[in-house]
Amino acid sequence: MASGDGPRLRMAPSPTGFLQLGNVRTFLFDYLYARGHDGALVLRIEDTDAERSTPEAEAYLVDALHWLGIQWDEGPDIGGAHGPYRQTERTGYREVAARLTETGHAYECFCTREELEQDRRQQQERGEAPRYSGRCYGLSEEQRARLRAEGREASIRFHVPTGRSISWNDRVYGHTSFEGDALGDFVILRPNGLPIYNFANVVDDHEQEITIVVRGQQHLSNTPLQILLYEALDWSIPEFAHLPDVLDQNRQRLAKRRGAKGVTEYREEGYLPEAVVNVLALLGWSPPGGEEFLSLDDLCRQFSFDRVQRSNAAFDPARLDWFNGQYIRRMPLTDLIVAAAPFLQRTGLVPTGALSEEERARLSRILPHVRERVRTLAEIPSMVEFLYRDPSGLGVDSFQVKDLKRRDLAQTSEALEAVQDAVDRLEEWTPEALLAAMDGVAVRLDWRRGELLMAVRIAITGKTVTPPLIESLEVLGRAVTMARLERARRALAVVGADV
RNA sequence: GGCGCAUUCGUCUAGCGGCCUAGGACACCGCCCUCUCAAGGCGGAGAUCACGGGUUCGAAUCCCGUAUGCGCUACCA
Repeated sequence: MASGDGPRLRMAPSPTGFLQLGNVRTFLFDYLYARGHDGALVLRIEDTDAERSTPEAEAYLVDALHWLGIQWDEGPDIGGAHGPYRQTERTGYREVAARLTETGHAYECFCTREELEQDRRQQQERGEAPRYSGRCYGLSEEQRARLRAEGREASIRFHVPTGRSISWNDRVYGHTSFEGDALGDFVILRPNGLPIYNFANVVDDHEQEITIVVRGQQHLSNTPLQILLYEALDWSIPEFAHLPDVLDQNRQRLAKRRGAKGVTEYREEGYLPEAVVNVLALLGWSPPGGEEFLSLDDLCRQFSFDRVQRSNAAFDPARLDWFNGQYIRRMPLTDLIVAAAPFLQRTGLVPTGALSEEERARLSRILPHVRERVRTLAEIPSMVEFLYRDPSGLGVDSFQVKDLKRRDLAQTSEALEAVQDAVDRLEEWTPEALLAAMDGVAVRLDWRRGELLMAVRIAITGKTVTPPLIESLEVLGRAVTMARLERARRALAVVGADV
């Protein structure tokens, strides 16, 4: 996608080892716009929080984003012409701040935290808006020297010009403006030389030639500060696209501490990236044509910021479930086999490593029946378990189910024996032959087909919910079927004895 | 407190002055199909478009106010 004069967007996560859906949506929109407009996408790691920033956390991010299908043109993992791609590796904030000081846009501030805190309290008591008093603005050279001599350290504070309003045309929210007077001078550089977020962000975005800044709406009120910085530095101002929040079902912002799941958890639980992407894209955005199923390519073609909703949206897990089921049903069988394999291996049904030809063949016969009945890949193992294991704990109680309430143990045992007989004589092991045999037994014993199949279902699988029984038997094979029928009959013969 | 943003069925949304007695999807309920469970088909319930004023022949759509929710108001990001 890389190109010369297209838009440049960036994803700027902090590597916390967790990636929640709200951030994913932001990055998705970044990706969609860049892709759809022949632009470039940059991954920039905001790793200033050294505590939580680890190489593992960064690898996690890269992995999670790739899983979703989001690719970028420049980043810490692949390099690029606008590095560095980790905030901690960038130097030069100090120089930029010095430039602002020289041009009179910023000044040294010697106030201590205690002083600032006290100012704030007093302002609040007086019912005023808490903002910097301006105490250090306009300090003379001598005053500064004296404060330094006292051992005080200076942070650099940006001076907000009075009496003007700052406005911009937000790609999502439209014309937006703030009164500068309400802002108050803000710190851009700590005494230790490390930049404050708003400042670092402006420098980074400028250095990386970002042309559209996409971020959460909590940054709406940071925007005027940043615009002021761009202006003072005489840098071109990027466009801004602010996104509404993604809420949980309690209408709270998605947060890990409130139990929100990270993307990789969805992967673990058997959700497909296509479904996650589809659902997230539809959360706060809708296509002009109203389609509901959209691939990443479709989304790239159709996405635009002017169709992004301006109000917050609650993420509905049930909707993801539905979409995921749809995608499981639509994906090519060979892909489904590959996607299901890790789940089958994790539950010990299938050996790890590459699937054998035999395994592949077996799955391609049963999965068409299973895919109609699951919503996540994680539900597949229990649906096919009968192919790999004899039912455990089969006993008389196993047959005490609603669908067999008209039948006692003797009848059930008799029916199973009849089925055993009929099925044993089958020349061909086909669905047609199996069904005919079952129906023959049912008629002879005066059982309804449903009743008989339920008895056999329990005998063979130990469960009351399975893929269609006839097809299941077909895949299971004659030998195992016969063995399990015999086994079930013995379990019924000896009262109270479990197999 | 100040500033900013938002407000259509439980949820996600369509709607950009008349086509709206507000459409779709998920969830929910019922029926059909059916060897279980699903899937699928059909149908139902569900929003006086937050509220109050305007503007207009006509407003969910434009304007003002109120309420509610959310965000920011840090030497956090």
